[in-house]
Amino acid sequence: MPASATLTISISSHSLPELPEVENVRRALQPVMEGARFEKVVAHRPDLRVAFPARFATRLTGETVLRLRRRGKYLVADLSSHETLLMHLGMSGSFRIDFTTPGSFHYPRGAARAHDHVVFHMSSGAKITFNDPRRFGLMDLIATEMLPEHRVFRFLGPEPLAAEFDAAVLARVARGKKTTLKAALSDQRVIAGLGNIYASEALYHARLSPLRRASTIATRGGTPRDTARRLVAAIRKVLNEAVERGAAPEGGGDAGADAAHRFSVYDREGRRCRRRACRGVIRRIVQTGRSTFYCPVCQV
DNA sequence: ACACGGACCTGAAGGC
DNA sequence: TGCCTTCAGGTCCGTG
Repeated sequence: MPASATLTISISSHSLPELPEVENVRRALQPVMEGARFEKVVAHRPDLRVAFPARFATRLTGETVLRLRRRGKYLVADLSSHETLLMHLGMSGSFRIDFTTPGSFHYPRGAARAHDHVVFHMSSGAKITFNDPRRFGLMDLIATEMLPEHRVFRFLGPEPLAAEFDAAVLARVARGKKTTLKAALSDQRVIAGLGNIYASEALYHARLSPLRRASTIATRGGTPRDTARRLVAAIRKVLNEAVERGAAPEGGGDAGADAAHRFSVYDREGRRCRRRACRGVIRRIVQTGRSTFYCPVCQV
């Protein structure tokens, strides 16, 4: 194919970017970023939620991505310069990858679109474009060794898909919390990566009411309660299934399958609870300014 | 770091 | 048809 031919792949989820969506973005970017060098960086609009750091493009150019990781909802690219590129998708962030033939002297073309804020031209031949209409996203550069102390990571809760995350860990972070279970689950300081959607979903699968005080799942006499175990299993289940669903090849023409089909409770107000023999109807309430969906019959 | 509510931002959706 | 309002939510920040 001609050197200017390009193939565009959009990496955007149909739901908001919580842990599973960010993980799938990471998996898509990993092959074209890891081991590749930034040949050219263009920041069209550096006023995202947090303004870009000084000399952003210059500091990136020429550096190699050693590793592309994820922590909570953050993408973390460790660079050969001992700096780390931190990326957050906010609510509406997405990436596009334009490929061209390896060794081409031309950058992939791929037309610019509204709300394209950052473009990475990688030595892998990929042109990676960050698009974010709402501009709640973030890009930052931090000295790698300072990362754990960075304001973003310093108080970030445990990784829910890590092996170490168990009922004891959950009980510990929930201990003494006077707030509701729903508010606690979507608090990044309690657990990293759960957002409004998967917090509702996890509580449904754990059969726990979003209105419960968070501290009620904590330990009693040093033994994690059954509720903590159930909640850990439910969190793992909803996150893992969403990661797998997102990794599945799209197509079939139903890419826009609505939330009512993908979720158990989220955006299903007024519809029947899916649990067998449960006659409940999904209810929507507002907690800390955000929608919560739950079954008032089987979540107690 | 104790908890909550408002602000930020834009596109989609609903009302009249 | 078209204009206007409302809603969505991740995170930060100010306030109680």
